[in-house]
Amino acid sequence: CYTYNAMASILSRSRQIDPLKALSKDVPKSRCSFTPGALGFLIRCLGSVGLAEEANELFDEMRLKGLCRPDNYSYNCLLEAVSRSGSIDLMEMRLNEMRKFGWGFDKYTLTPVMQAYCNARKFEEALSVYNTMLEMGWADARVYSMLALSFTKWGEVDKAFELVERMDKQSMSLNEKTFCVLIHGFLKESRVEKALQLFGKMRKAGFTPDVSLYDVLIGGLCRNKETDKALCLFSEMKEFGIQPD
RNA sequence: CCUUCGUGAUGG
Repeated sequence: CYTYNAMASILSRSRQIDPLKALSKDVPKSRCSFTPGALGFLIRCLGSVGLAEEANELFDEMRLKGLCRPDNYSYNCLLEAVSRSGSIDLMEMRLNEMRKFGWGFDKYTLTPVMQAYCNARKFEEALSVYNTMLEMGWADARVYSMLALSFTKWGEVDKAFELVERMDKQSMSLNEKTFCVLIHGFLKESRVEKALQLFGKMRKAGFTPDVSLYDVLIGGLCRNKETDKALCLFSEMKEFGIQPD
């Protein structure tokens, strides 16, 4: 039955949705049993291409037919698939079900849940998940980044920045991509000062900013008529040997 | 013990 997973893995990586759908219908009929790990893996293949509905059906069918006894990992995989599809109600149902079966939550359970609340702009719920993650000591760099990105999307640049400072205190650091996305986001909200501060942190962390960042920062400064600072950045950019475009 | 495919985020 690992044959199914080998196929599913390839199909999902090459985004062959229809064959994957067919495969997911086929698996329960085959009557071969899956370890909780193997089911989780398969569910994850489905989830990664957005087949949350079939992931859901497959999960139940496998359990009802006695072909798999899902465990905490299988549930986490299912929840990840469901949260990514954005159906909050279903996600909450599954969370309750999971608890009912005696499986505890961990950071892999809650991170996608928080993400789903963020995407649905369910502010209260997202924060409440965040707080429990804090209490449990599960709030790591990814969780902070995720929230900071959402705050930025909501126009709450100050709160996002606060989170970044909180990370500093705990000596967690953003990666290059996150810095980049956050700075772009700050500028989209025309918060040039905060963007510059973040830019400073980025360089302190040892990253070399790329052209697009200079481009967008200089643009922002010009719009603010802070041409002196803009020119300053421009010459700095050339010192780094980056070609202006 | 011949059971274990094992996980999460992001812009132009």
